[in-house]
Amino acid sequence: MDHHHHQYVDFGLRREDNIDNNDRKGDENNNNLDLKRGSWTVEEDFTLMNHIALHGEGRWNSLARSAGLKRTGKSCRLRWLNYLRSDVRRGNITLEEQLLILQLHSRWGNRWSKIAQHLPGRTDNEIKNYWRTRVQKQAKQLKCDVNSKEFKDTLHYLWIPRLVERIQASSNSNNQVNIQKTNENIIINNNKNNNNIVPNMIFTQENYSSTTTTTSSENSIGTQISDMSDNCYTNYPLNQSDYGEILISPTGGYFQQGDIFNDNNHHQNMSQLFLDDNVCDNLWNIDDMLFLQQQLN
DNA sequence: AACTTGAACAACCGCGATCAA
DNA sequence: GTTGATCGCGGTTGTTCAAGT
Repeated sequence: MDHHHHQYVDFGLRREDNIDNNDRKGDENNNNLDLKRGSWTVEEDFTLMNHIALHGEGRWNSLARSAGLKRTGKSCRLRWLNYLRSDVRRGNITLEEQLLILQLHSRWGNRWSKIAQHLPGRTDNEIKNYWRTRVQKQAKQLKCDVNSKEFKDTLHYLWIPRLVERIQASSNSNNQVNIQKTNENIIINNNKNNNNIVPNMIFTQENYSSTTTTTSSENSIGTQISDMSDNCYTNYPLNQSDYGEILISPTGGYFQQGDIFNDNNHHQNMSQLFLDDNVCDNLWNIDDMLFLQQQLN
């Protein structure tokens, strides 16, 4: 992104000079008296937006100074990128977005910024928060580590298929999503007329194995996504009819690598989890729990 | 009606990478 | 090549607000 070589007024403020001379990271250091921290006020937001409208973004330290904001450049940058920018999309994370986050995270790990690039309007911070507050919470309730195979299996074999199913269900009820099923994949097309700006998704059978065998071929998904512009591949199966079978007896087909139900403790944990009302949030609704209960019994 | 508690979101911080003089 | 400034990422902490006690 090009930096704007605009003129800016030097107010002659001394505060950064001191720190900068003494400490290379001075501009990041905010223990100076003049600097404001914490939540941004409406006035500050206005000041920042107006200044950027007039002069562009970038060079945040001098921008902060010339705008008259008693904030670090870093703070201004963050406020702009994560909140004030017009194309920032906030609010409920849709099912499709949840699915994408889970998929991409399973492939890339905590590469929040990279993941965010594939969720238009979402910031890395928001995705990170989602992961911590929702996904990690689930792991906690399952009493297992988010990074454990146990939990990853839960994501892959229960959570994600259920998300897919809910997306399908919502498509049936309100026609917002059009799902085509073929032998090899499921294609979800979002209706562009609504507000849903989540990219389309194509689930292919072929790439499934490549993800579960860990190490990311970053290329494959990365280029696929960019090449397809509006589409992206994920690596998840497929035919809805498989899900039931998988959930009951996940030993065949795509799931050679893991069987979460082999572990009795885990089975119990899962059963308890889905009977627990607390788990009934955005991720799991009542129907989900009934469904999963059936599979578990 | 005061408190805790916790979920959700916002902001901060350190540090390595990159830029530019 | 060196050095200071800036950017961007990911981990972490802080803030807010609503629900529970």
